[in-house]
Amino acid sequence: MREDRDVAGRPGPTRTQDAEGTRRNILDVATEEFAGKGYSGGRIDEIAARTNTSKRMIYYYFRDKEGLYLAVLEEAYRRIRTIENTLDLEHLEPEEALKALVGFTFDYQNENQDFIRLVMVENIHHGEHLKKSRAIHDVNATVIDKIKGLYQRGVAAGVFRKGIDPIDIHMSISALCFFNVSNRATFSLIFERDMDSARALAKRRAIVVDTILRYVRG
Amino acid sequence: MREDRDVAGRPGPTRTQDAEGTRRNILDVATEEFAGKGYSGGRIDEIAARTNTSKRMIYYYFRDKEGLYLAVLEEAYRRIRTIENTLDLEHLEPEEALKALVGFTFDYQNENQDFIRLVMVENIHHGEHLKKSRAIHDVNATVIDKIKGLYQRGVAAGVFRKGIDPIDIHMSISALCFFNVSNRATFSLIFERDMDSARALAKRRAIVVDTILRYVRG
DNA sequence: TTGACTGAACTAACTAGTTCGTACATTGCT
DNA sequence: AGCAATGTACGAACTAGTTAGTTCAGTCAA
Repeated sequence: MREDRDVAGRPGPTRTQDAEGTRRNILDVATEEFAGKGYSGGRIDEIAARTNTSKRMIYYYFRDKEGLYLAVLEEAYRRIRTIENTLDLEHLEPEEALKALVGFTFDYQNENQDFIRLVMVENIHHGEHLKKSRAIHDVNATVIDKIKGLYQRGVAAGVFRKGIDPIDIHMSISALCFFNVSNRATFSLIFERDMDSARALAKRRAIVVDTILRYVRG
Repeated sequence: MREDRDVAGRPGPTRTQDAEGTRRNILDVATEEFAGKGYSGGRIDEIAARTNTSKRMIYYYFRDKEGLYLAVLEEAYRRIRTIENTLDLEHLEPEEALKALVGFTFDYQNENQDFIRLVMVENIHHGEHLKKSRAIHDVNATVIDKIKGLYQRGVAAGVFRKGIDPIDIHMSISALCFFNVSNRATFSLIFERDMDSARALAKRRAIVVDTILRYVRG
């Protein structure tokens, strides 16, 4: 039973009228479902069953399966952008800043496997849903600007070599971090390699950071 | 209409009795379908329609949807292993050999996007189908042995530094090459970047080779 | 004549999306 | 304040279309 009044005693959302909570609840369950089974494999009935609300509400708030999936995708991108924005790299020396950024990316992607899996799913579908999203280009600027800034400081300080495109740096960071999550199932199976343990992750993290640093150093 | 006789004029498989050809044909169409739409998104009826044969034959040869998918997956892995085996790196200097291997991997993965996409699909499904395959561990040995051999030669020659695990080298190569195909849709969309043109591919290929070389050099 | 191979039509289960009916809350009117 | 009208939030059962898998009566080559 939810409360009829919020802490401040305002009328607020009541038991049956908590629109935002219901939306959130559906979105959370749907994120798990689509990340776990893909878009085609994800089942609306399954999502509805694990929700506090009903199937009717899914269609009420999100129109159809695709609308729900797109909302899930946008929310996932929104979340990572928000967190990326809190990263303060300006006060660090270029090398340290880059290390921090790569390490953060590695950790974030490892801790948010649902996000990685949603991106995989979207790529399987050739990005056709993402194309319909207007809100997506905002994700762009942030990371690239951060890398660009720190790279230029590094070049000016003589620690990084010239002529590298910041987008290529970002692509390499993404690739190395992403793969560790996205291909864990098949890679660990074929090469009989532990990729889950804290030990294995720490080791791999160090290698990824090192790989990027060696690439940009002058 | 297929020919009743092969080029050599031997009785060979005839129009209606070409079991191996029929299997191949189904497998080829199914590879495209599953690579294009994923396992759940792939449709048996769709595959049947694009085949020279009928839906009945799919079940005749592959038992069920999962059997067909698994056959597709195993065939894809078999193909890459076969090609990798033809790579002759022993006669090259360690650095050149590694460059050749990375370049080959980049090119192969770019030219065989269906393979990449099947691996993505399998990872979305947590590798549950691959687990059922007995034939898979053979894929292992080849690549790792090649890298191990060339790496040790490089260390002995003093051009590569000590203490690197060959599997980590392979993982980094795979990650950098894989990402370029697997995430092309979303990445090029978000960062408005051309990743398809021959020019863009050549540039990226050089960066990937360079990244790996810089990582192992002493 | 035999047996590998084939196709059209069918079925049972599933799945996205809808219908209809209800409870509650808010706003505007008196 | 009290009442009516309107809009928001919700659930159970239903529908129409789809999809994996089957049946069965055959065809064709050897």
